[in-house]
Amino acid sequence: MTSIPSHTPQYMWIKAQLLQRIQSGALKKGDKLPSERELCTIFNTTRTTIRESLSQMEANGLIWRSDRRGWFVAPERLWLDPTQNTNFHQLSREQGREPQTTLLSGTLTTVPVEAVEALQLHPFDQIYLLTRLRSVDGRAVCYCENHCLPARVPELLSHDLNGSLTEVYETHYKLIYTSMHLSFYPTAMPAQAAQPLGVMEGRPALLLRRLNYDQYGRVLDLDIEYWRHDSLRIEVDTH
Amino acid sequence: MTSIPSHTPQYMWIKAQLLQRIQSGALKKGDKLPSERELCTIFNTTRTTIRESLSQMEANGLIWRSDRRGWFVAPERLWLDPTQNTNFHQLSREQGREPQTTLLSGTLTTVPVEAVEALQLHPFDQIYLLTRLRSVDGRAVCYCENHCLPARVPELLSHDLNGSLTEVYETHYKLIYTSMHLSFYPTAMPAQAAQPLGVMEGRPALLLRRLNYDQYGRVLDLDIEYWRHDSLRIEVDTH
DNA sequence: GTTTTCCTTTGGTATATACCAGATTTATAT
DNA sequence: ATATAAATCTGGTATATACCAAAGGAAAAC
Repeated sequence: MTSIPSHTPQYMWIKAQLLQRIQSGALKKGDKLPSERELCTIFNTTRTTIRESLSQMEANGLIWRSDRRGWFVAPERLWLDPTQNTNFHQLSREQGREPQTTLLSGTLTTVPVEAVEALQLHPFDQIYLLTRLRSVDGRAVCYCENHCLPARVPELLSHDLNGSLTEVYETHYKLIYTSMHLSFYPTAMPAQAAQPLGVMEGRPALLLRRLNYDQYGRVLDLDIEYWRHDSLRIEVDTH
Repeated sequence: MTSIPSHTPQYMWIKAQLLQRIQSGALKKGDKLPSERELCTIFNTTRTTIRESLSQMEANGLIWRSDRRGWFVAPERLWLDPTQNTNFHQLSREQGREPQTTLLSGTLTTVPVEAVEALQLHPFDQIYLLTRLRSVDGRAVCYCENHCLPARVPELLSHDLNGSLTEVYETHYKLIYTSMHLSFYPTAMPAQAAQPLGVMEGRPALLLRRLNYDQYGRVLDLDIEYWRHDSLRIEVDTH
């Protein structure tokens, strides 16, 4: 099929074909696409070309890959209004999804360089560092690193950290998330987040960095979250 | 160099090498990278591998490509606080950048389907549709589609639309952007935006959709913006 | 029935090569 | 000097092929 250059690349045409299958409902959310090699024979081309189509649809957030398992039609994005103080669990349930948080690690360590300034600490101060994995409907969507101040939340590690941190803060320390500074932009998935999310290092990702303040206006913690780039949408209402 | 599988792919190593050149300042913002073919000989590999490294660094927002001209080190992101009512020109200048807006087209047309509901119109109502291109420091970063209501801004097209719409609204119609509903997420660059931005269709992009209200709480217009994914960062402060 | 082992499938990585089209530069003609 | 044409450089697209590693399922051993 090298005859007609046709000005629109082949991978575009293939992309359009796959898109139609999704939009028509022939392929539903969660469905597995044919394997790359099957698609090669279906569209009579090579994996390089097929993978170009798939990569672009992945960038679009339409499909996602599970390493060595295949390509799947992506579910709806979760949406977040950063000006509302809803936590992950509330938010998910309100949107009819089933949230889950699992603690990957919780340690007392020296504050990472990138967090020193935000937390107003000295270079070798200690913090609680929690790494947690968040899933919606069984699919891992977010890897979080919580940098918490021992001064605010002593003995933090003795509590159950598999749920909402907000609630732990409130019930055990009488501290309430009151305001925050949030930063949000697309970047590439770093190694530590890639592993637990089952995403390849270097693929598109969303970085959400949140510096939280308590009801007294003091810095409470720094939350660095890496989201699957196809799983989150920011919605802000300034009414 | 196929000897040691080493568990970390070759493109990662190349990526790290290039990254070092950027971080050390050997390659400065705006600089052109060696051509893909040159990189092939430098790192003794093929274009497929080199392009994998480059694509990932592009996803990272570290470098960008100018079609058939080469790869360049990316400038700083512009940042935007959607809760502040600063327009593009203010915002850019405050951040020490030189903004520019050029009108690509301005017409009175039937409202696009995706805008009907938001603008509370009927399927065949007319709107002013402006398409504009925004640049910072000479680099196109954003393609906007403004869907404006003739009821609010009659004879809109008779004004100069190469600057700030905010100002046109204010000076000619006494209308002020007061609140908005904003939606923000990564997606792929659509054809109409790809062309003027000089980005390839299907590459990662940021979609920013903004429904604006005037001082009377009425819908004013719908703004759909496609940003280069490496050029914008959202910052929200809830203090 | 349960565990272990092996095979198959799947995506991940990589080489080698080729041609195209737009952008840029150089050479040429005016 | 300027305009025009040609050569060259660059990324964009595509084919063909190969091997690897992890995931999943099937077969074998217990």
